Order: sequence, then structure tokens, then C-alpha cells
Amino acid sequence: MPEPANQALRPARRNEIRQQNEALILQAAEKVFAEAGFGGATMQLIADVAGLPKANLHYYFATKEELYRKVVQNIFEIWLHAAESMDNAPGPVEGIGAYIDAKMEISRRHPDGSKVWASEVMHGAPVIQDYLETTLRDWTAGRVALIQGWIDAGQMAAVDPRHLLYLLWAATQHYADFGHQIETLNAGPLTERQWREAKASVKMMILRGIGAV
Amino acid sequence: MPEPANQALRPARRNEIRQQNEALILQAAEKVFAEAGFGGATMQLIADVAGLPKANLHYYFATKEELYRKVVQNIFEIWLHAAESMDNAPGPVEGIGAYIDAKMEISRRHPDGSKVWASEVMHGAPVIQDYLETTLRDWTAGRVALIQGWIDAGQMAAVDPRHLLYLLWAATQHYADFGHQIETLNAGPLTERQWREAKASVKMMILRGIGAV
DNA sequence: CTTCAACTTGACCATACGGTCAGGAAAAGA
DNA sequence: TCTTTTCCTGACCGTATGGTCAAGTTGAAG
Repeated sequence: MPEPANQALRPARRNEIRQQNEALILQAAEKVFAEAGFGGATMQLIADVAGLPKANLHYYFATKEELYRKVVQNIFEIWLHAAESMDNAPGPVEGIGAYIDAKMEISRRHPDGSKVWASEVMHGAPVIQDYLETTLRDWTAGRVALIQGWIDAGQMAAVDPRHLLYLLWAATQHYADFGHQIETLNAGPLTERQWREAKASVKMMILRGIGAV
Repeated sequence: MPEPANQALRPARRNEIRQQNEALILQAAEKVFAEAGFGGATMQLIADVAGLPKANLHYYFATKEELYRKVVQNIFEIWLHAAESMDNAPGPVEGIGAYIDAKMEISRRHPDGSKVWASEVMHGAPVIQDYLETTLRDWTAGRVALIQGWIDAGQMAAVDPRHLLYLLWAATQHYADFGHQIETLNAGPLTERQWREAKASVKMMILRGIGAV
């Protein structure tokens, strides 16, 4: 893909305009949806955050739903990518350890995306129900088999693989979804050092919890 | 308190009418706020769910915000009550075990409340920020000390008490907040037996994770 | 330069929402 | 019974929101 990787916004070739504005809008939308929820978000506010007139949003995204759907799909992409980190590992320490690292990094780098995802699922997954029933279900089945293999090989304790996955999701996403609570209790955002401690704590507790260390 | 514990809705003494209708509205509101979020919820829908005319809601609760605030406060009460289960325990196995049981039970019995709470925190705790800074912070400090005591007494591994608390909150609340996802992967609601397994799995993984078993 | 398609945007519209209110019904008190 | 207080509710209102549109501007193609 011969992408110019244009960081600034000068030349603006026809094709780039579209990509640039779509990205700008999606970024603003993710933030606003995360902060206000789908119902509380307004196209006007998203437009203001993006620095574009509202009518321009509707040129690129016909409806609020369509824009929201794109945001959620983007998050799912990131999620799936992180999910790969679990594969090709010789055992649970490496596989689950890498997965925790990847998911903690998402919580740190994309807290808004995580919140939008959480909100979507909490409200009954109105737009990504099909993904849950296909992609996520398949991915989960594969990972359950992987974990069961590690158990059968004596590399970890005989825990229920599904509940382990839930624990992994819960523990890692909590640092994004409940970030405000954590920051309040911490009297400020987590520092670089505190993030390392958080990662290490989660990894240690879970890996020991499944008898892998 | 000489409360008649009136389950049906017959006699309707003056005082009971108020209590009954407020409870009815709060119940409906919790459900609607959980399903649609604050911004997506409408007074009309809450009224329909409660089976009352919309104007009647405004007789008992002046504004949507006031109603929402009451719902969130109710949830916080339940949360605080469950929090007591951790005290007066001889060690982490009993204390944390009981706390996990209590919180899992809340996820099962009050999933809507849990979702409203999660949503509130995700959106920056606009109405319960003061609770986070006072009640929750104090409670957390106390529990951190309690856990540190267990660590110092050699009853569990030297984990960071704060991250343990976050793990407890995350793991248990996940079964309510992401219940829809779990039910989709489970091809249906968790059965009585599956709930027992969930509880046991969470408890086992975490207790072993902190070196208490 | 001309033409055409892609992009931009201020002004506008219909609707849905939170909230109000006046007038009536039903208890409680005297 | 009469009076007072609480409760109930259909009809109404101002506003904010998602979405439309028509008239423009800008970049590409010939």
C-alpha cells in the first residue's frame, strides 16, 4: 500500500481529504461517545470536537448510527489484533502473559474505545450482536481449546477456560472502563511506573491464580 | 419501624402510596437507565415501564437528573452493604471469599444496578464524584490496611492491595456489566449450576492468585 | 480554459424530549 | 358533612436534536 503517511494536513489530494476527514470525525466521535454514551452524544458536539461543521459529518456518515457503528467496528479490530498475541506461545505464562500485556496496553492507549465497547455490550450489543455470535464466539472457542490443551499438558491448573477468559477481559478492561474511579482513588492519573506495577500485579495474580507460576 | 410489608397494592394508605409509587418508578428507572444509558433513557419510557403517566413521575421526582441520582445512590447503598462482608474475617480466604460471594450475588440479583453504576463511573461520575472522594476512598483505605495486615501476618502473598481490590471489582462486576456478552457466548442465561461454577472459578483463581490457598 | 465530480456549509425542518400547569379525584382531618 | 391536603393526569410549551437541502467552492481530467 503506497500510503504517503501524511501527518500534517497540507497538500490534500482528493483521496486524502476523505481519509483525513473520516479519521478526524471517527476520532472525535469515539471521544464523545465514550464520554456521553450513544444517547447523550450529539452530532453537533462531535462536529465541534472534530472542528468541522455538522453538515459535513453527514456528508461522510449518513446517520449517527452509521458513525457509531464505524467507531465500534474500529474498536473490535483493535481488540482482535491484540487477541493474536495469545497464539504461538509455548505455554500459559508466555501466552496469557502476552495477552494481558496487550490488553492492558489497549486500556492505556485506547480508553475511549474500551468505554464505547463496554457501553455497547452493556446496552445489549445492538449493533455488534452478529460479531459476538460469529467472530467472538469462534475466537473464544479456539482459545478455550488452546487453554484446555495447556491444562491437559499439565502446564497450568484445571480452571474453567471460559471463566479464565472472562477474568482476563474484566481485569484488563477495568483499567480503562473504570479509569476515572482508579484515578480518583489514586489522586491523579497513573504514572508510567504505576502502569508497570498495575500490569505486573494483574499478571502475577492471574498467572499464579491459574497455577502457571 | 412498623412497616406493614405490603406486597400487593390494595388498601393504599396515604403514606404507602408515596412509598409504593416511588419504589415502582425507581425500579423502572433503574431498568431503563441500564438499558439505554442516561442520555438514551426517556421519562416517557420510564413512565411506560412503571405503568404511570409521565406527569406523575415529575410529581415524585422533579427532574430526570434527580431520579437518576436516586437510582445511583440506591446502588451505592447495596454496594456498601456487600462491602461489609469483608470485615471480621480471620483471614483472606474467609474475608475475600465472602466478598467475592457477595459481589457475585449482586451481579446476579441486581445486574441493572451494576450497569448503571458502571455507566456512571465510565462517564466520569458526574453525580457521585463526591462519594468516590469520601466514602469510597475511606472504605478503600481501610481495606488496603486490612489486606496489608494479612500480608504482614504471612496469610497471603505480597500483592499490591489496591490492584487486588480492582481485580475483585472487575472480576465480579463483569458478570453483570458484560452479562449480555457472556450469555451470547453461553448460548443463553447462566443456569443455577453455572452461576455456582462461575463463583467457584472466580474465587479459586483469585484466592490462589494471592497465595491464600 | 472548461467541465465535472467531489467536497463544503449556513439555513432550514420535523420531531421528540424534558418539563409545566391547571383542574380534578381521592384521602385525611374536623 | 365540609375543608384541606395530597395525589393524579391530559394537554400544552420551548428547546435541542438528527437530518436535509440547495447554493456554493475546490480539486481533477480533458
